[in-house]
Amino acid sequence: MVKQVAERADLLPKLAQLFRSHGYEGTSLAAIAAATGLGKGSLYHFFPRGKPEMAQAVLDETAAWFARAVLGPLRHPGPPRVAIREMCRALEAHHNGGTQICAFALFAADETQTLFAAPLRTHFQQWIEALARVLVLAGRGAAAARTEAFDAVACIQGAIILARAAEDGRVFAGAVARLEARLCV
Amino acid sequence: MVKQVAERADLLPKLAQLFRSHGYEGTSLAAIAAATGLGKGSLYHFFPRGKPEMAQAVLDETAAWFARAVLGPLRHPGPPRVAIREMCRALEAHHNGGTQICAFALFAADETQTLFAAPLRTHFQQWIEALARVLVLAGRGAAAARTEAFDAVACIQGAIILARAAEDGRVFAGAVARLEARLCV
DNA sequence: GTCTATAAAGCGATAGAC
DNA sequence: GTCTATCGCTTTATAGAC
Repeated sequence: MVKQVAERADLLPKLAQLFRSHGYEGTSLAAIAAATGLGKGSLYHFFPRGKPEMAQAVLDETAAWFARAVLGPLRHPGPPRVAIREMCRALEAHHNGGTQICAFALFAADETQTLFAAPLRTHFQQWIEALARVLVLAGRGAAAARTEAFDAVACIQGAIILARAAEDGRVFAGAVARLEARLCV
Repeated sequence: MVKQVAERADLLPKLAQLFRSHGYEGTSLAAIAAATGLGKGSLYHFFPRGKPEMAQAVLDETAAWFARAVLGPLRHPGPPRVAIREMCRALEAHHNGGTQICAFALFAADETQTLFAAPLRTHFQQWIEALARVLVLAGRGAAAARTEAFDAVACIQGAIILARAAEDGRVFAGAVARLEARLCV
């Protein structure tokens, strides 16, 4: 067997894929070892506190990507429709055409929420607030912008659930397209 | 210790509560035994095929309740706004003010989906179709009714995720109220 | 119908060689 | 930095007494 030298950052995509597919409880260290090609000892070298630290690292990485790909455009001065379009394109990419939920939503869905309460709250709060600000720029009143932003984020999260239940990613694409049209009015 | 004589039906509420809180993988037989007060042997008496059968029974029970409380009103001839109101009240009750997701949505979110693909697909498909028919009665065109029904169900599912992430059930109540107003136009 | 005891496998985590 | 081996515990599931 070839001895591989890995970096912590290299492991994150595979960790994210596992946690997003099987959830926190459903992802075992054996599965992580198999997917990464590393032994458990190596995994504990990179993540001394074990599975909770691995999941936290996935959330951190996802949050960093999200700040770059979604929050950045939403906060950048410019036409609202451009910001909204960038958000929608980033979401389509991140959710693989509606087949894959994101770790934040999956962890929020069950009691895993209690383990990562603070980052979960922050993630969705920042998203809704940033989108609401864009909607204000697009002409909405403050209160209407807040509720419309909430409903938009909710609709995205729910569309992933529905696309997965239907085993048909096209319904997610349709939902994103309608959302983009609705927000850009 | 008192020897209790249980019925399978008595176990379902507690099973549902456990699966809805911890997910399929996160719910252990030990936790089920503790919550029901039964030994593992008794559990296998009621569910000879073990945990998968328990989860299936929860889905069956939930589907039966849903047919009664949501699909029934939606399919019953009568004013659309009444059907929609009954749906919304039933959802508020079932989701405990947005604090608890339903088993169908939770199982669809991760790879548990592969174990229960057929009932998950059927559940959301029936819901969307029944709601779309009501929206047609309320005056929408067929295509618009279909997409509006999809978005409504998605918004509900997503609102539960967001309410759990925010640890604030009021945002779910608000989402349901807006949904009801939107659908009743 | 319920229980206890237990099997066999898997779990997260650790130790220590290289 | 990676590995193998292993610990202690939990898991699902079964056996068999009552």
